[in-house]
Order: sequence, then C-alpha cells, then structure tokens
Amino acid sequence: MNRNKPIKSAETARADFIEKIGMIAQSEGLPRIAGRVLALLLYDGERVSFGQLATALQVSRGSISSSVRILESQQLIKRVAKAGDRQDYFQVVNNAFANMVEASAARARLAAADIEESLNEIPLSETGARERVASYAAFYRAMDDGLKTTAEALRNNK
Amino acid sequence: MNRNKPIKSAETARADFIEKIGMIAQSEGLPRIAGRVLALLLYDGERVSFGQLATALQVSRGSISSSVRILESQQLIKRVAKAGDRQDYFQVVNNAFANMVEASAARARLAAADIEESLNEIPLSETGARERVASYAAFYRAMDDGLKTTAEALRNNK
DNA sequence: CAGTATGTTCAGTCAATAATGAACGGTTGG
DNA sequence: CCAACCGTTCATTATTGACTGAACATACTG
Repeated sequence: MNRNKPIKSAETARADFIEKIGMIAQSEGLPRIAGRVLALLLYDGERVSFGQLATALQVSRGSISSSVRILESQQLIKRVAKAGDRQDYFQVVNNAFANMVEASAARARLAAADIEESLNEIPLSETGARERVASYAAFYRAMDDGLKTTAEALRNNK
Repeated sequence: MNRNKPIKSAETARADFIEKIGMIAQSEGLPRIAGRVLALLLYDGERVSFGQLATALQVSRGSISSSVRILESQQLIKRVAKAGDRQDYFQVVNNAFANMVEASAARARLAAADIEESLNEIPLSETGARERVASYAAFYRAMDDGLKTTAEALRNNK
C-alpha cells in the first residue's frame, strides 16, 4: 500500500523543499523569496546564475537582486563568476548555518545593549525596576552567549 | 557638563523603556502592543489591571485583549485576581525569559521536523541534495539543543 | 561605436496583519 | 431585576513591507 512513502519525483521533492523553506524564512522575518533562493542554492549545491534564479522561481529580476543582496549581507551566499558568462552566479558559503546563528547572536547583543542603555536612564532610587530591567538585559546576554556556543559547535562539528 | 548622563525623570525612563521593548518585540514578530504590555508589567513589577493597561498605553481594549492572550499563550504573563475588583489583573510569570527561549526552541524543533519530512521525499539517488538538506535539518536540531541549554541556564542561574 | 545583456533602483501595487471601536454575552452589585 | 461593567469578537481601517516592472547605469561584444 505504501501509505508511508508516497512516491515523488526528484523534481517535486525539490520544489516542495524550496517552497517550504520559503515559508520558514517568512516566519523568521526574511522575505519569502530570499528563503526560496537560499533553498534552491542549497538543494542544487552548485553555482546558479542570476537569470536562472529568476526563471526557476518565477519572480522578477528586481526581487532576485534584493534577495541575493540580503543573503550576501548575512553571509549565507556568495557571488561567484563563471568563465565565459557575464551573469553573476551564486552559491551557498561554507558554514552558512553557523553564520546564520551568529547573526542571531548579534541581534541579541544589540537588544541587550539597547536595554542596558534604557537601564542607565532609570534613577538609582528605582531599585525594583532597575533590577527587573537588568534581568531582561541579562536574558539577551544569555541568548548571545548560547547562540555563540551553538555557532561554534556548528563550525566544528561540521 | 554631564554629557554622558542626561538626567531623565523616572516617568520618562519608564516610557522610553516601554516603547523600546515595543520596537524589539516588533522586530521579533510579535505585535508591538504585546511588547509594550510586557514591558510595562516587567517595569512595574506588580499586578496591573486590564483597564490600566489600556489607558496607560493609550490603546483600545480590543488590542489589550488580544495582546494579553498572546502573552498568556506564550507563558510570559499570567492573569490574576484582585479582591474587590472585577477587572482582570496581569503580571509577569516566574521564569518568563526561560519560557521565551523554550518557545524559540520549540519553533526550531518544528522547522527541523518539517525539513526532515522534505528529506524523506527526496529519492535516495539524489545523494548530494539529500546530504545538504540533512545538514539544514541538523542546523535546526542544533538550534533546538542550544536554546534548550540556554533556557535551563536561565532557569537555574536566576 | 552601436547594440545588447546585466544588475540595481525606485515608484507604484498588492497582500498580510496590526489596531480600532462598536456590538455582544456574561457577570456583578445595588 | 436591571444597570453598569468587563472582556471578547468581529467587521473595518490603517499600516507595513514584499513584490513588480520599467527606467537607468554600466559593461561587454561584435
């Protein structure tokens, strides 16, 4: 009966994966197209051209442009050249996942600093409030630490 | 000169903190009002009534209703009673930050499972793609682990 | 040099979602 | 019992941000 293993073609599996990562990316605050680009590059493994991305994902070149810029800025993909082709090519960088985690750590660090700045504005007389706000900052510091550890683990354990 | 310590009143510091957390919450995918509610409750430390929240934050009661429901569902605040007052009161729960981290861990776990499901649809012949998709799933598993560790640390170290 | 390909930018459109405020059901106190 | 109060729900509005597509600047090719 094969109830547990509905057979799918390689093509369908690839398309499903790309769409799924698109949704996950969206839920994490990235544009959906950026997630789909990353998924496509990850799945295919080899360099893919700017034009191929646009046609494969059925989106405008403008969207590809902004998406790859976001992914580059987060150190998840890199732009590479291909001899004899004027187009830009892209591929996933080494340790992309570790970089992803480190970006989260950086955000946590920023939030911590932000809250600590608020803390400095609170009069010393407000001991209770100061303590509670400080614990909030400490929470973000703990996030930063934990994420850095995870990033390192991903880098080594790879 | 006092350039480093612009003096602010306690009221201003409180308002700034609340607004700041509102923005951070927004950047993390929560409604801004929910972040402001959490910040107010954290800053004040004691139970605050439904009506006080609406007037203090200058938002509709409908917004308060949905915000507190979100925060309750994430185990960040709880609804408490006050003798002689029909209103609902709210306060931050113990270990709220640990709960916050655990919610993130749960999301990572979900994403991992989601990707592993995709992995099972990829034909065994696609060895390269399977390997890369598996590494993506492993990334989310690592996030789950790391976040669980951070949550525990927050729970103890508190 | 002319013509074409390439990636970026930006104004405009559209969809998703946050927030409002009125209507509602349920509870309480007088 | 009823009047006031309380929290939720839901239709509507406002806002935000992704996406498009055309205009543009640049670089290559023949």
